[in-house]
Amino acid sequence: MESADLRNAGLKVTLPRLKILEMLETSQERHLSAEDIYRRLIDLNEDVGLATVYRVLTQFEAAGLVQRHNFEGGHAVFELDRGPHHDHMVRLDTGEVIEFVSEEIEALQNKIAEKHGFLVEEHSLVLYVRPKPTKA
Amino acid sequence: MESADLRNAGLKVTLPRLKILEMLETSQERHLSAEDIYRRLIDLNEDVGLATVYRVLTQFEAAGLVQRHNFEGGHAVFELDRGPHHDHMVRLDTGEVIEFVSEEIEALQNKIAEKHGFLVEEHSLVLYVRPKPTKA
DNA sequence: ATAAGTGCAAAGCATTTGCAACCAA
DNA sequence: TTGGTTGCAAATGCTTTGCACTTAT
Repeated sequence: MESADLRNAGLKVTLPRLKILEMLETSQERHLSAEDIYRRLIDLNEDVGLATVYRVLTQFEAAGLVQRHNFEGGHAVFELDRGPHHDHMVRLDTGEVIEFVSEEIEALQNKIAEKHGFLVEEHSLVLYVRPKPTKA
Repeated sequence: MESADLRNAGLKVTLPRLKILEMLETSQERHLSAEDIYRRLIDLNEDVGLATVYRVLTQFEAAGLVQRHNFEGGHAVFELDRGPHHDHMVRLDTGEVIEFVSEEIEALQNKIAEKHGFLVEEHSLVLYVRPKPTKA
């Protein structure tokens, strides 16, 4: 029951918010743009405004419910913040987003920052990849 | 003599292009936005248009003369593509950009991509950092 | 000469904001 | 009731484009 998540975040439980949360939870693709979400809701005859989608996503981000990513290509994408941290690979041929985890990279990042006298507050790591050609 | 770089890139040697290249080469900060460059040239009484700065930077990027980075905060920044690859740390308190190199992270990225059947075409790694608090 | 390059103003796109109507608490 | 929420339209901010003029070759 996702109403609890909203209440926890100090947000009133409203139709648009529930629908957007549900969309993020049930969608096949885990990474959706505001426009993606808006279009899908419209297609489902849910009467929301694009501005509301943006506002709600921003609130969700502030509440820690979703993460915002700025991959190449102009628009931001959002994903539900389920559990453990991970980074992303973006297929240059299809646009598909693949998640991965690397403790080693994580550790190295912290080591490097510390060497410079800093602490990593957050980071963004995106690999833009192409399928490995099959041996001829 | 930077005219050669321009000619090499198949670009006519024009005043705006020379000025922009020079700006990137001589500026203290190595990471400048289009607006930054535009403002500085205007202050130097160089009569360029902002649109030209954008066009030139895009051409420079295509020619491999500069790299474009999309750090958080709306606008892109550009830096001269001098030699070896490096990644970036952005200070959250001052906005300062610090460069660093990590062969290990580089290697791990490739290893991970390969494990998934991909090759890394390019990547973006940005650490958002704060000064490490001094021991009390 | 002539194709590329320029400045300006207008257009474009993703995202944000003002505001009157609306609704959860 | 009443302060948070919404949808719409208008505004924003960065970047791109159309076009007539200029310039490098």
